[in-house]
Amino acid sequence: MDPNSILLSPKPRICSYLAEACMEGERSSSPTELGRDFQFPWSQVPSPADLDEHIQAKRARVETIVQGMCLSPNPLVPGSIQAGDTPHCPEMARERKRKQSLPTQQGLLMPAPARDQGNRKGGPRMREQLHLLKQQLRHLQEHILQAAEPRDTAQGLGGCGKGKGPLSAKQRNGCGPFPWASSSDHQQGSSKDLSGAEKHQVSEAEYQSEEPRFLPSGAPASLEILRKELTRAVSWAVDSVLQKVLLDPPGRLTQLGSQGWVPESGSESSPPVAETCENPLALAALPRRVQLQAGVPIGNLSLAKTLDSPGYPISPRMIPKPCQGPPANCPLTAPSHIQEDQIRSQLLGHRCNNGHWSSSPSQDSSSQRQPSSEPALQPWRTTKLQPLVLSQQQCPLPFTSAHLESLPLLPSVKMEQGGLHAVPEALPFSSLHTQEGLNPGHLKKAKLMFFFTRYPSSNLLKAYFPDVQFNRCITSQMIKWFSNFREFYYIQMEKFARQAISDGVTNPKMLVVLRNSELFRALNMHYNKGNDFEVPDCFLEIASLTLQEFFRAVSAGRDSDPSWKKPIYKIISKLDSDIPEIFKSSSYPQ
DNA sequence: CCGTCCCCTG
DNA sequence: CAGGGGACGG
Repeated sequence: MDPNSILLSPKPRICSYLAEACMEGERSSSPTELGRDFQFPWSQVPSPADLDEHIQAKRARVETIVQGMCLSPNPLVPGSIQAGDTPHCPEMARERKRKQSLPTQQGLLMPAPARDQGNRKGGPRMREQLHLLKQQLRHLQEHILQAAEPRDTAQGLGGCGKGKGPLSAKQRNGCGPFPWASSSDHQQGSSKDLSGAEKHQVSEAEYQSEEPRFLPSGAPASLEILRKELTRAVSWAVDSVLQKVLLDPPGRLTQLGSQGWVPESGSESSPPVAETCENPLALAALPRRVQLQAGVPIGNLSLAKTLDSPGYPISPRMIPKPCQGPPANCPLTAPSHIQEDQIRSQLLGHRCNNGHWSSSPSQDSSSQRQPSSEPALQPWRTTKLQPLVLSQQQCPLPFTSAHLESLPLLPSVKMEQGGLHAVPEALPFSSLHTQEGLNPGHLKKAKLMFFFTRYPSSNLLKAYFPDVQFNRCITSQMIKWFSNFREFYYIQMEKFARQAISDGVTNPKMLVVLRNSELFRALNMHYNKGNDFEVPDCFLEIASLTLQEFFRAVSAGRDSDPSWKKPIYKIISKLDSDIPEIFKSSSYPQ
């Protein structure tokens, strides 16, 4: 198989993952960074002349890194697996009564079954990809080791080959409850991840090692960080290949087709349908699959122009190149510049589509179709205010500048922006890419995710917060967030349902949450304060249904039962939607 | 008994 | 939004 075919895969396949990669590339490719004469370790076999003094210092560290990487049974972040790695967590006191069964799995951010499944699906093709990847890895290691010392080469290669297995699970998607639901659009074209991520990661390692004077020589903490960076780069590479191979369109479609899922689940082939909205009451009876896909707006507009907007500066150099100057037999040889541009334009063209900021026909029509299809519908508590949504025609940047400022930078961003000066100082004190705690950005993201899922599982959260190093404390904190979100949500629902009753409404079908309604405003204010995210239609549908359920329960006097809300919770809990793939980016919604 | 969720409180 | 107590299902 020609590996290049992946890179050159037909345009429609390139979407969110490439968008992610693009954003990664942007983050990692600040002009200052790329302005340096950086080269990949494998891009040039070091000549003896290169091995001068400053390399000597570097070589020792790199060697240690590679050794550590190869010898470590779990290449993941060191110390990430210990159950008690959050001593400051207040919940630990309560934790003592719980069984310590989870920690062993903490390192694997992906359920084992999913990986197994992937292996089966991949077949020979995946194996080949893995093989090629190993080759690439070997080249990298060889060059590093050549620059350092040749003695541990054999050992290192063996160890590293095994180590990447578990790692690959981390970044991969497919954890969702309906992995087959995503259109091929969402699954393809991650090839850029490879180069982008590697460039990104490796360059960091390079810079770190180029500033040895700030590092205590041989400081274990620093070396751990460096090792982690290298490991991550490798894992990203593996992930990219796995993703491409596992989600191979023909194979997948065939398989799905035999299961009969294609027509309903393919968001690409079947645009969001409005029918499910016409009778909100019918939602509960519909299969979850159908409702959700129907509700999730899939932007189809090509808004490529937004890509050139100032907020996302993209220079040709910033586009991740699959393997820059690799050995001749590198399996992922860089495409020509033409191909690169092609990919880039595709990337850009899709950038808006999954963010829900773009103008979407289904959404524009949704707020109007309901009244027309059922004139009796009463947008509950409509106010004179126009919908709070931004003027969608302009396809604004995902977040306003004000919002960008308010969001704390994720660690990885901090590191890159900090450049050479900040990095050495920060190294010993913080883990840089896996967040130990949750920051306001995570909270913001969680709130947006609430529009799609009210009852996320811990596995789902892990899949959508790849930059968070989950432990029981973090997990329960995030679960608690959603519990709080629900609390507010249900309180609002009950409030407005009672208000409707007192206003004389008798038909629950008249209660529909529209974008210009008071209820929507309240919800939007809570979960989407900056109003920089376009609330998906599916959420409005769920909200309408919830409102109606509360209305009926109160109308029927069921609220005298102390647990009268429980049945409602049960219904709503089954209506979680699939979260857009873009949310899996650790940098999202930045 | 454990984990989860709800509810109340600050 | 976090803490903590209580109820509930497996």
